[in-house]
Formats: sequence, structure tokens, C-alpha cells
Amino acid sequence: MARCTVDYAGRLTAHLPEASRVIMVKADGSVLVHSDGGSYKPLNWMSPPCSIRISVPDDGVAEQVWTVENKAGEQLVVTIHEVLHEHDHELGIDPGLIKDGVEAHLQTLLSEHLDALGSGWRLVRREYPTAIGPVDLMCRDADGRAVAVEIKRRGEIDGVEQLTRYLELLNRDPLLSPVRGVFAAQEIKPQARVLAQDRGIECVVVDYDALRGVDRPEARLF
Amino acid sequence: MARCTVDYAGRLTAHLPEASRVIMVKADGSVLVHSDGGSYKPLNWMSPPCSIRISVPDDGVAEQVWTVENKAGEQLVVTIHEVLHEHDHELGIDPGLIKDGVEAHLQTLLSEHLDALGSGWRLVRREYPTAIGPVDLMCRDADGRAVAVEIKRRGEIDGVEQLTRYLELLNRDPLLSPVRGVFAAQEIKPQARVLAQDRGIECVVVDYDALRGVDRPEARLF
DNA sequence: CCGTAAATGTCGTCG
DNA sequence: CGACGACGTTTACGG
Repeated sequence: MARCTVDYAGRLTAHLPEASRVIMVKADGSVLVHSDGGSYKPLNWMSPPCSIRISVPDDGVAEQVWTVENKAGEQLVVTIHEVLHEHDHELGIDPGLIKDGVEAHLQTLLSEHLDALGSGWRLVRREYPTAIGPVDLMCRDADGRAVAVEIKRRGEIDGVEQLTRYLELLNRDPLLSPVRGVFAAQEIKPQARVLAQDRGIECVVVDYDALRGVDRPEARLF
Repeated sequence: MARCTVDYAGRLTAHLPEASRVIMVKADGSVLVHSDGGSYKPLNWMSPPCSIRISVPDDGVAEQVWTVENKAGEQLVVTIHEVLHEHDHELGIDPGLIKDGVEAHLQTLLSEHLDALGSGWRLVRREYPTAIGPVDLMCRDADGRAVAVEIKRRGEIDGVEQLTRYLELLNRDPLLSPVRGVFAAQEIKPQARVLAQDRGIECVVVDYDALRGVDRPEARLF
């Protein structure tokens, strides 16, 4: 913790006037400058890998000046006027975060339970490739018609735009056309629903917990 | 700093096994759990405003259990097994970051050097208003045809979408139609280029430093 | 290493 | 409060 001023020069230029802040230096040399509020984003920072050079100015205007630089040539200069508290500790490598409930899980679950989307569907493939990116699920419905499925955790307007682009491209393929579009999400915003409807795209709200419950019926008891 | 396990339940579920980490509690109640590496993003966190409840379990498996909850009902549970270091300090409010962005400059620079886009162009106006938002630059080309220019630092697919929406609207105006579309950026992603071409939008890669150099020729000497 | 999409995105602005 | 766009986005994943 220190009274400091900070200057960044890189993708943009940014300056922090003198104030008391937390300065965190990680084992990989990355530096974070935090204020006593706001969310998790530091006021200023330098991403690893980077090197730190510490100098003591002659003129006595600062205790220390840290110059942090990364390979891209971006620079973070921390001018430390007064150290309020200092502590060093090696923490070692972290076992890392285990996540559950992200879009990838939803895609896996849906690919295993296509009946949540429609009855009699067959999976063609996940991450079906197109020139402008992969379609989450490509299926054939009970009538053998191609269906492109876009999956989101939260269904918003840009997800509908994304699916629209895929459909436009896919419908140019005479082997696929006409392709149905299905927008599947745990929650679909009204605006996204309106846009989807306008473009002939079906919306399906997916119950993640229920789908997961199909896999492990005992999980639904609680 | 503490040996801890962390569990988050909210927009998703996430778990951190026992390890030594930095736990930062800010004045607004927000909590950040950092490892000794990676970039500025914490392994786990809770955004303000939120409340912290501290309990001491009877069974002695942990020194303390912090339950952090925000208004949305998201929960972060930090189980502290051993405190390695602790320090409190009020930092006060921060005067805040002063930014000098590149992207705002790009628009200014381009409006002053339309020749970087095409020869013989005339600026109609910057931030040309439409019902769905302002077009960055509206111009007339050498043939007197209207040109809508969308400027981005990094040209990605949603920038093309944005310009497409503008063009669709502008082309309904008989005084303007037909309107050319130009997508200008320091860097244009291949996918964005494909989509732009598909929609008849021209792509122009802008050299920011060169444009700036035109303003201050002396800057190019170094 | 590059390209693309997701993110507990976060953070501003504007209606 | 919600929608929308920008971000020094960062991060993960697949070719």
C-alpha cells in the first residue's frame, strides 16, 4: 500500500494522480493497482509476462519509481511517494477454478437431450463449421429438415444476429436449404425474442437444472 | 493472505480448492480472491454492493467462514483455514483515472484527412444522426455519392453489423440513396472483412501513426 | 501462434 | 432501471 502516482503508455495513455492505493505484484511480474472500491478491475495494471525495474530518483520527489514493461513495449510507471504497508509472500501455483453452468455445459447437455428442442431430432454435429464461424448445433428435425441451433446462457439480441448470419449463409447451400433456426437459452430477453420471431427463428427456453436432472435423477430430489 | 477454499453460486457455480491466496476486501464490501499469477482478473470475486457475514464454525475445520452476498442473491463463501497475513487500511476515495484514448482521435484524424479513405471526398458531418444512432462520418465521394463511414480501432464483425443497420436506414432516404459503406479500422479481422465484402461494404485499414504523422511531421523522425 | 467466441465479462452513456 | 457499445477488454478453445 502506498501513496503513488501511476502512468500507463501503451494501447492508450492513462494517468492516476497521487493517492493512496494497493499495489499488487504477482509472481509472474504482473502489477495491479487497486483503489478502495469499484469492482475487480484495477485502476491500472500491467499484464504478464513483464519485467520490473526499480530506480530511486535523485531529486527526492519520490521514494521509488517502478518501471514495468512487457514484450509489446507497453509501459506502466508507478511513482511511489510513501510506502504505507508492505508484505511479501510466495503463494505457489493455484489449483485453479472449477466452473459449472457455462455455455459449453449447456451445449453438451442439449446435444445429449435434443428432445428438449424438438421430438425426433437427430444431431448432425456440434460446432458445425461455416465460413463465418461455427454453428453450435446442426441437427435434422423429424421431417429431415436441417436445423441450426444457437445456444446462449442468456439470450440477447446479438445472439439472434449471430444465428441470422449463420442461417443466411447456410441457406445458400442447396443441400441444406431451407434451414430452420432455433435460439436456445436459459433466459431470453424480450427484445431478442421479438427480433427472433421477426426473422422466423424459434426461441426455446432451456431449464439447465432440469436437463442436468435428466442425467442424474437423484439430483432433482433436492 | 490465507489458506482458503472459495465457493461461488450465482450466475454460475464455481469452486476453488484449498490453497494460499490473497483476499482483498474493499471499502464498498466487494471481495477479490487473487492467485499469485495470471492477469488482473481474480480467481473469484463478489461485486459491490454486497454484505459480508463472518461466522466461526463449531467443528473447527476452518478458522472463519465469510459469506458475501449481493442484492441479486449471488453468494461467495470464503472458508479460511489459516490466516497467513492480515492488514487493514483506509485508502479513501480515488481521484480516478485520466484516459487519453486512441479511438476518439481516430475519428478526428480521419475527418481531417479524408484522403486516407478516398480521393476527392468531402465531409458532410461527424456523428451524422440517424434514428438508430450516429454514423461516425458522413461524406460525399468524388462523384457526389453519399458515403457512411464506421470507424473502429479494431474492426470486428459487430462493427460491420452496426454499419449495415445504418446503411439500411440511410438507403431509405431518397435524398441520400444509394449510400456507400466504408468500414475503417486500424486492424480488420478476416471474418469481419468477409462479412463486409458480402454486404458490399468497403474495408479500409488506417495507419494511426502515419495519420498522426501527417499532423506532426516531426513526430515521424523518431 | 492465429482466429473466433464466451465472459460471474465490466464500465460508461443515454433514454 | 434497462439497452447498447466500448474495452489497454481478458480468457479459453480449436485449427
